[in-house]
Amino acid sequence: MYSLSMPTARGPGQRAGLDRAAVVAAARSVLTDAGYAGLTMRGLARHLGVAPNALYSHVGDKTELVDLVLDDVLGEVTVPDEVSVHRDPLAAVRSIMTASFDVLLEHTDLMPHFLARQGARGDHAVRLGEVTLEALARAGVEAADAEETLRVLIVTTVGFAAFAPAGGPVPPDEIRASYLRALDWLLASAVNDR
Amino acid sequence: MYSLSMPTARGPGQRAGLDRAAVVAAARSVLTDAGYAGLTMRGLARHLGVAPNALYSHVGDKTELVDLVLDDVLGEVTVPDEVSVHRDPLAAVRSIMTASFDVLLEHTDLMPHFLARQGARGDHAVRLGEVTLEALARAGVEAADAEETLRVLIVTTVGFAAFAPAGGPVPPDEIRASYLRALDWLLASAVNDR
DNA sequence: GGATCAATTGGACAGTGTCCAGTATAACTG
DNA sequence: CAGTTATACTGGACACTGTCCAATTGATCC
Repeated sequence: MYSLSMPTARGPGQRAGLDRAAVVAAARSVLTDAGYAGLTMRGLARHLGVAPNALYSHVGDKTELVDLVLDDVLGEVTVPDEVSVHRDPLAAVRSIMTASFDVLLEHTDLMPHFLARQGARGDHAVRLGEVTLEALARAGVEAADAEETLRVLIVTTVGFAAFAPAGGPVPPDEIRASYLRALDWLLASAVNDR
Repeated sequence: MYSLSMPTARGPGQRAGLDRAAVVAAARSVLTDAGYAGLTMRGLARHLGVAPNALYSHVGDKTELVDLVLDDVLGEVTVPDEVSVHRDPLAAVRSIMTASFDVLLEHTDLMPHFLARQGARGDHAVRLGEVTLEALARAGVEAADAEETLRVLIVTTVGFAAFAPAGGPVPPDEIRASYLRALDWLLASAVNDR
C-alpha cells in the first residue's frame, strides 16, 4: 500500500484519485504511529504515493490538515441520544467528556496544537459543544453559566489529555484517574453553585 | 542594541561576552513581541549580534532554551512565606496559582510547548510545586491526595493560560474569570472530598 | 609563558512548508 | 458528441529551519 516501489508512476496531470478524506485519514495514520514530529507533508505524500504539492489540492495548509484530523478524531465520540440526555443530563455530560478524553488520549500529540489553535471549531466539535450545553441546561445550570462551565470542562479535558502521553513521568491510567476526579469535582460544584 | 549595523564585527574565536542568562533573556524578549513562531535560533542570534551557532555554546537545544525561558517566567511568581502559608493555607494555594496564571498569561505561546513537554521541571517550577504541596497538606488534604490535587491545579492553570491569547474568540478577562471560578470549584471539592 | 579549555565564526547538511508554471484528466456545456 | 473550463497532479524551485564540524581566537590555570 505504501508504494515504496515505483517511485514515479505518474506524470504531471495524471490523477491519483486522492481525496480530502483520504488525505486526512492518511495523516491520522501517520500521526498515530509516528507522532506529530513524524507528520510531514513530504512524508505524508510519500505514504500516499504522491508528490508533496498534491496535498495542497485538498488541504490549504498543514495547520488546516491537523485541524481536520482533530475533528475527525472527535467524530468518534458517541453522543448520547435525546432521551438519555433528558433522563440523566449529568451522566450525559460526564459521558461526553470521558468519551472525548479517551478518544483524545490516542492523539495526545495533537493537544498542544489544539490549544495553540484555541480550541477546535470543526463540525464534530461544535456538535459536542451543543449537546453538552443542552445537557448542562437540563441539569439545572443557568444558560449564562453553562457556557462558562463548558469552557472549564473543555480546558480540563484537553489539558489532561495533553499531559497523558505514554513516555511521561506519570502513567496514563493515573492521569486518567486524576481527570475523572477533577471532572467530578467540577460537575459537583457547577450544579450546586447558584 | 540590535546591532543592525556592522553585520560582521567579529571573526572566529573572538568573544561576544554572551551568557546563558543573556540568551534566555533575549529569547524571552523575542518571544514576547514576536510570538513562538517568531522565535528562531537565527533570529535570536541576530538580535544578539552573534552567529547562530554561538547559541549552542550556552544552550543545548531549542527545546532546552524554551524550557529555560519557561522557568525564567515562573521565577517571577512571588511565593507566599511560611507564616502566611501557615495562617491561611488555602489562600496561599490560591495565591500561588493565580500568580502563576497571570505570569503565564504574558507567554501564552509557551503553553503548548509546556504541555508537549509534560510540565516544567525547572528549579522555579519545582519550588512552586513544593510550596503548594505543603500548603495543601496544611489545608487538610491527605498527602496521597495532595499530589493528585496539585496535578489537577497545574493542568487547569496551564490549560486556561493556553486558551487565553488575545487573538482568540473569548476575551482574556473572561477567560480569567472562568479560571478563577474553576479554581474555586476545585479547591472547594478538594478539601471537602474525604 | 605555555598548555588547556571554552566561546565564537564560516560554512555546510538535511530537512521543512509552500509557491509557480506547466500538463493531463475529469467535468461541464452546447 | 465536441469544445471549453475547471481541477488534480508533477517538476522544480525558494526561503527558510535546527544543528553539526572544523578552524580560530580569547581566557584560564600552572
